[in-house]
Amino acid sequence: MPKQKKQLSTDHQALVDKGVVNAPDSAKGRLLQAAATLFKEKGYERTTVRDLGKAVGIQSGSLFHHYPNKEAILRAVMEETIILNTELMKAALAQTNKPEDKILALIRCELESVLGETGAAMTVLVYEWRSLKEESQLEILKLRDIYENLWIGTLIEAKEAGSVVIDPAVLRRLLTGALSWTVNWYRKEGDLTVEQLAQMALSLAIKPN
Amino acid sequence: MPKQKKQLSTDHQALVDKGVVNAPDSAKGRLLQAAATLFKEKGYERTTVRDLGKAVGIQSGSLFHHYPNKEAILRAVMEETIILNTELMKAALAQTNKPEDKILALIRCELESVLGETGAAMTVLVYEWRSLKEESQLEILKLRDIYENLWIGTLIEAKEAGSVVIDPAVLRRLLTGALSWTVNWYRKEGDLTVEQLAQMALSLAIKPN
Amino acid sequence: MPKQKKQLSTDHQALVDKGVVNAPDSAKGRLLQAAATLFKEKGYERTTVRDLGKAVGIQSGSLFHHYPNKEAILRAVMEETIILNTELMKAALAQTNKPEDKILALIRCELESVLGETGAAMTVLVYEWRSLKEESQLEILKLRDIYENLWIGTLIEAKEAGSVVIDPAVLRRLLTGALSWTVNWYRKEGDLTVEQLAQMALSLAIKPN
Amino acid sequence: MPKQKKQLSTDHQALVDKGVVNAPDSAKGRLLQAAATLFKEKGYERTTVRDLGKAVGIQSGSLFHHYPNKEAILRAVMEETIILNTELMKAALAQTNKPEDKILALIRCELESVLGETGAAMTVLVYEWRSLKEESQLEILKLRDIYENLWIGTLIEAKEAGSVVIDPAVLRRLLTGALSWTVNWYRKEGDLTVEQLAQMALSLAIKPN
DNA sequence: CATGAATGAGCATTCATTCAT
DNA sequence: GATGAATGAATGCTCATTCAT
Repeated sequence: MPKQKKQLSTDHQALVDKGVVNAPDSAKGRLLQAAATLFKEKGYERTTVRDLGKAVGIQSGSLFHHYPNKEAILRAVMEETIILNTELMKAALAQTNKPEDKILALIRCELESVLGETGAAMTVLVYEWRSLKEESQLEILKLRDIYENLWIGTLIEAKEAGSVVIDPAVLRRLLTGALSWTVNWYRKEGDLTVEQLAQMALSLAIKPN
Repeated sequence: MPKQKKQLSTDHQALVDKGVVNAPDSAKGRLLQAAATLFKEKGYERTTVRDLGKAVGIQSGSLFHHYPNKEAILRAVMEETIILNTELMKAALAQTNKPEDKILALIRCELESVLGETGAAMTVLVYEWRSLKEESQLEILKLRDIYENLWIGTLIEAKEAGSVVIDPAVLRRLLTGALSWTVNWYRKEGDLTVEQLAQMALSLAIKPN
Repeated sequence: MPKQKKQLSTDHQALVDKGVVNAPDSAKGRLLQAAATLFKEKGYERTTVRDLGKAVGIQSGSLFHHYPNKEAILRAVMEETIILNTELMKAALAQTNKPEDKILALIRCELESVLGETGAAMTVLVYEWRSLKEESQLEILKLRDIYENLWIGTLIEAKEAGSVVIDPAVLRRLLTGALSWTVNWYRKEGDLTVEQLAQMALSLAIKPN
Repeated sequence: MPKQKKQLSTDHQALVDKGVVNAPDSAKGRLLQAAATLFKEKGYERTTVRDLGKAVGIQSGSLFHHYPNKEAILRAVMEETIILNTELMKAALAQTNKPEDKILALIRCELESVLGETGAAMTVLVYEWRSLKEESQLEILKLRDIYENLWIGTLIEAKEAGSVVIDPAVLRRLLTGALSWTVNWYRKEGDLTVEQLAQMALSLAIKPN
């Protein structure tokens, strides 16, 4: 398959090259994409391994050559999306300077991750948490912490600069809820652009100077 | 049973008396409470009717004397909590006048519903939506609309009064996410009181005059 | 309930008076009638005690004040209908003399029992035999033998008189099948009267002199 | 498996080769045979899928790899037996000429189907009709019509030839009952051969010339 | 006698997982 | 790697029967 259907972002391609995440057009990559979509739509429990097999064109039994069990597929979906979005966020932060710009970049990134390509996987991350066994939860939590530290660091900077007034930890949590919930109501076809939405979210988070 | 274990709020008791919701110490009421807790902790799919039976001290088969099937239990959990919280919110609104006070009252109510007694049921309402069959979803949606109209009406008032600057519909949705997400991080035992949290949420929502 | 909806035949009333069968308008009688109808329509296994209760306007639990278990109801349906039809047949035989007339009387009686008032019960007798426990089967078999002896005796007479040519035992069995099967195709509303049908059946059974 | 346990008739084997019916020694074939036997002995409702599984040496859950549900097994039992017996009857008719011989051939075939290898399945066809859902009933009815038309056509011929005197439709129905009922009393071990029985049945049906 | 809540064993069906081919 | 038949434990639900009221 020499031709790629869709051009990956430079950062995404770099992660594929490093072997950190699966190429979206590889067998595993397509499985994870299909799993994310099905898990989002029907829920993890209601999605059968037969559903997963059918979605990628193999028998359900063959899935177990790629992943040892169904839960491992859920975990991989979550891991890959956190890793990818952490990297995308790092790249976005690297191109900004002022605290307010940084916060806007983070909001944009998070909205993009929730409402764009990785949206299904991000939704799964939020809604199917309980379906992971504890051990897997701890593993994901480590990755989540790296991601969250990018946020917290930025908000603390902004607090020191005076553009954030409330406790950064609380603010981050309120924003987490506000932004992740968009998956339940935001429609790309509507009047509101993601950029406008990002600006609105920013206006809640900071006190204009 | 002349003594009640726990004193219900006046509004709650009134709903029980009207037969709108089940008394929390009745057989059905205890079932719904247990169901909410289990559904929140393990998820609807992973909660078996045997789990439910055990939680209220009856055989699983006996559940079907009270509800025709498992989904009906989920639906009842959702319906009762919406109805109850709508009434509590109406009562709270009735005691305020200024738009800002009204918004604070709504935030308080919603936080209380998410973090207090009905917290488990509210979480179920958010996380188990997909497990309802479409027919039930429509039924709950009607109740949800009544609830949401209390919010939207108040935010529109506030916009006209100048204390809200962004589109009320978008603001409500951002707040919905921010407030419902608190269930995932807020701990009553911590330093932050619900009242403080409500104030912080209010500070995001409105522009101080 | 001083007025009877339907006048019973003299023979039927006599059996009621003797306490051999239940009066059709008594509580037990109505239950048996309803049971026969339901067992015929849905089958014994698919008929629940709740169905039976609803059909006579009581709770399913109350049935067990009248009969010790569901199977006893089935057995009573069968017993009463055999006893009743045996008596009706005896009465019919008593009014005939010639072997051919006797056979016609028996055919008429059997068709009437299958296609008339007791039709549901007779069908149950044929189709739900396996649902009886062995002990009950033996009990019914005794009653069945009395009934069958009326037939066999008459056919032997006819054989001796020359109007029947094949073995009476085999003939009776072929007739049993032919007549009981009518429940599956004969319609009172159609062109064929029961009397015509009886004549046709007779024409198969005997060799005209 | 180069050796067959039992030699199939040429006609039966031809149907297996065409894929119309399952080979009796295939997995599905053995299941259907076992199902017919159990359904006949205990009734469809009283036969559990565990019974069926045990009878063919697999777990009950594995049945659902072959048939989507229990009712489909019942339906397959009925369908296969009608198809098979229709073909056997066609073959028998093809070897006869005179109306009386044809009727005897039909009677022989039907007795053989009821009392021979497919006897259990034929009994199920008669006794478990109500356990099919309406849709399946209609499907079987189509097959039944093909079978019945062989009978009716032959009886009409015979009526025209003068050897049948009563209405062919009524005669067929009386014969259906008489012949299918044999399953309830005829024993191969007894004195009466199937051939003798067939001759007796023929003597009822026709008026000797 | 009647009620109706509760029982508890049993049912058909589902489904992640295994494994011989 | 892939297949697909088989497993076996678990699931939601049914239902005849019991029994305190």
